Amino acid sequence: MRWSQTFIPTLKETPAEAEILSHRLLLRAGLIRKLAGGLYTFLPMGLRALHKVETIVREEMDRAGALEILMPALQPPEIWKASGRYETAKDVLFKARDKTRREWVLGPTHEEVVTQLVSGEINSYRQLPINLYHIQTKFRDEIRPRFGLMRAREFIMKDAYSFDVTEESAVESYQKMYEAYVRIFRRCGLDALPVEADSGVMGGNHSHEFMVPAEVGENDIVYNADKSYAANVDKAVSALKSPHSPGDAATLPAVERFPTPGVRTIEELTKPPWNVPARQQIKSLLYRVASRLVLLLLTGADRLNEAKLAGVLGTAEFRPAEPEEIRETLEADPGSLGGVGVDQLEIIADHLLKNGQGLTTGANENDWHVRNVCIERDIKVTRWEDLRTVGAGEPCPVTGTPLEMRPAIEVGHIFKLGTKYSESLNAFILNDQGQQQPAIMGCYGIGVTRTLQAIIEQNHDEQGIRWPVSVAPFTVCITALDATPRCPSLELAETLYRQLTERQIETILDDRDERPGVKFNDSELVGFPLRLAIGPRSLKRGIVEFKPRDGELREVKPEAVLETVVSWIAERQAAAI
RNA sequence: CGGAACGUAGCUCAGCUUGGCAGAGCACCAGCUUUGGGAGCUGGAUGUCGCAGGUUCGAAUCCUGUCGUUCCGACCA
Repeated sequence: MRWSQTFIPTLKETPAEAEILSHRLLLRAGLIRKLAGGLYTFLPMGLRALHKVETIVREEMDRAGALEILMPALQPPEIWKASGRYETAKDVLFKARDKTRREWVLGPTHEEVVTQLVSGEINSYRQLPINLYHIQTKFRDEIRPRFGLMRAREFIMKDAYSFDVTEESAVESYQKMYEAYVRIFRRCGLDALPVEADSGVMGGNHSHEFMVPAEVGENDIVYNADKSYAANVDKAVSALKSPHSPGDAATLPAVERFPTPGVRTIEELTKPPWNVPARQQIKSLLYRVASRLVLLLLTGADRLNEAKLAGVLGTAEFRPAEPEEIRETLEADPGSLGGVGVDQLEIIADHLLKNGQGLTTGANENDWHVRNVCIERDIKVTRWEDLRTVGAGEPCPVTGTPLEMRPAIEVGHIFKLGTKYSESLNAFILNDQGQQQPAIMGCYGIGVTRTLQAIIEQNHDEQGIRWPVSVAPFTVCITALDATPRCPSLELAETLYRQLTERQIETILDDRDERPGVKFNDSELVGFPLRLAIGPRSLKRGIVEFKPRDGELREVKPEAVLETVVSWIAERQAAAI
């Protein structure tokens, strides 16, 4: 490809709309342009890179035995009603009406469609296992699209769905996808970490997310030094144990009220004159769950993890109680709440409070707290659960070494789904006993467009993108510093361009009539892995400048360029796999 | 959906406080010059000041509404 013949609208200045680096580079390097919020056009360089990622995904899915199909984006609402997600996912569903006023759904994902397909076509255990995937545009009515391709209204996803007869075979299908994902992200030049994940509203009980550590990540992940334990913070646990042991309640001092004028926070109570450490306080949170109220207790040093709470309650339909609800129920304002003497509410307490004694908590009366609380004796705890968010530095549940926490971008997610969709959409099969049973499903997603942006987020410098060879729009950029027709520099550039192209090496020839500075800057901004610069100065010395985007400049004789490039690429590819 | 900021040339932005000719740099077009790190000179083209309404002799500027964009929270690939 000749630069003068393609379309690479690079920007010298940063577009005002882009906040994070990878988004700015996508725009500045001329890879994408925005149509509207969360909607982007891929320009030639962006599309080439996107296709590279898709190809890697496709090759690894095929290698793992998955079968590529293509399902419609436009879907009948009936299947969404059958699965129940017409209601539960209504906030993200885009809907459209045709000219007869009939309603359609723009698919945010394809469990319903694929399950319906299988229910009609697969009847016997002999036809299983099967794993069907496609790479296709998804639509989600995101409340807040942002960060370019990171969270878009329309994006490209690879989604795969496995169907098995037995639990063991379902685990095998899951494992194959796990391994395929590890290979995919490694080949994309991404440092992606598989972490244990919360399975969320999708249902199911076993899931991993593939996370790319990045400052701009929207998730927090927790892991130990050798990464033998890694989990999403919504799922993570630590080896931190309650410091208390069962005491003899009879010998402990009784609960005592004491005045705390103006104190509304855990923080204030840790200061003089009270000096109560946060761990010795009980944090009391009132939550509205459907029609009832639930009191949640944690130590004052802990943060409630709402994802864990959803698991504990079996629903994501909850919210903190309103101040009026709190006052009606506990007769005090937030900041003065406590569980002592509460017997009309369900009380769920975090494990770290187990056997707690000598604790301090709100008295359910403004400006008063109570101390000497012995939790088993003084509070009617209904259930003990894990409600807290793990903190950095706590001991790893596996190795006991300190845990680290970092933000990360979720590029892939694999679930064991179970039979939720096969039951609601009738994907029943006959097993080898001749009995009907629902297929056991798994689903496996990769945000292809998000992966592309994550690659940029992880591979850039002040000058621009540094594409890994595997996903670069072009591998080699030949920069002709003098592009006057038929001048020696351009002649040599043309020769090298022909040679490289004949060897199937993807090469772009910068033949524009631009000053050298413009060409150097553009090639670095767009980020081609290897640049060959030819100009009167190098020509006079009989060399070509060989400059890897992330390496030192070398001087190579024109006749040796082809072999040098070939072996450099081979080295890079070997290192990447 | 709640909170905040912003909307002026293709891009980045000034002008708005205190109402009075629509601006700069970059990009673009023509010519000359220049040619190893985003050149210089001369000339040129470029606007529904987001939109609608109001106040006013007069509105980019003040007021109201509305739409859009971005950021912070709840969702997720």
